[in-house]
Amino acid sequence: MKGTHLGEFEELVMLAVGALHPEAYGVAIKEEILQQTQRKVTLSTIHSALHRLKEKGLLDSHFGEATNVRGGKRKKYFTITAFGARCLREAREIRENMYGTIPSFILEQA
Amino acid sequence: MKGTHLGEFEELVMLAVGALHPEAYGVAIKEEILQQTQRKVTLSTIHSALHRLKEKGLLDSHFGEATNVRGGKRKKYFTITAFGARCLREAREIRENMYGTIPSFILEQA
DNA sequence: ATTTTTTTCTTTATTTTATCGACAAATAAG
DNA sequence: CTTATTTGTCGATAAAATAAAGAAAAAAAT
Repeated sequence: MKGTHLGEFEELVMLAVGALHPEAYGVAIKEEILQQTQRKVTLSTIHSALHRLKEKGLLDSHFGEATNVRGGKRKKYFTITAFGARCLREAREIRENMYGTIPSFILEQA
Repeated sequence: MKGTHLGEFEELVMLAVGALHPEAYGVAIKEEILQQTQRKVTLSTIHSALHRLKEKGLLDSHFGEATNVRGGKRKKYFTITAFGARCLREAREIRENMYGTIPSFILEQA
């Protein structure tokens, strides 16, 4: 791990984790992303991103208790760390800043 | 056409191209990204992204005339296509939407 | 109690992005 | 004509994105 910049999909996962707080786990994140972006990604896609983000220190995780629904395996919940929040804010600000410098007639092409 | 979603760096390049319009070429884009993000990437990094973006139909390019400065090799200028603009707008909107659904105390962690 | 089904997480592999280093082309300066 | 300078292209490697298959756990069915 060298670059501290979030990938496109990584950011999406971070956002879903934030939106679902404090109940963010694999399946729920997948649904959230589907709802918000219409993208149907597989669970393993989500999980590998979650794993990377945790290694980078942007996310934290802890296991929950097993629920009593069929197949109620214990869930792994994820939360955004302080460092993760900082990274998100920064990425957003820099980008929004750049959006601001683009002449509007360019962005508003058909 | 497979993934129609911009990578993290690809979006940055798109933004730089938009900001520099209509004088966006390799070296200028590199400088712009450095200025805006403090990231020092190499020219070839920029160029390979530009190449991908053109293949995807998000950018267009044309060669300019040689200038009369030392080493004034002809520049390859890039512009955002209508499709590219649409992709940018969409990516931005979806993401900003998600930012909006995150409880503020999470994003505002130290 | 054993098997089946459901839900979830893990491991392995493949494709796409990100990134760099070295090289080639063009041209003004000397 | 030779050199310094600006810009682009090629080829290689690392990291991220994604899919496919596997393994674990727990309730339900048998």
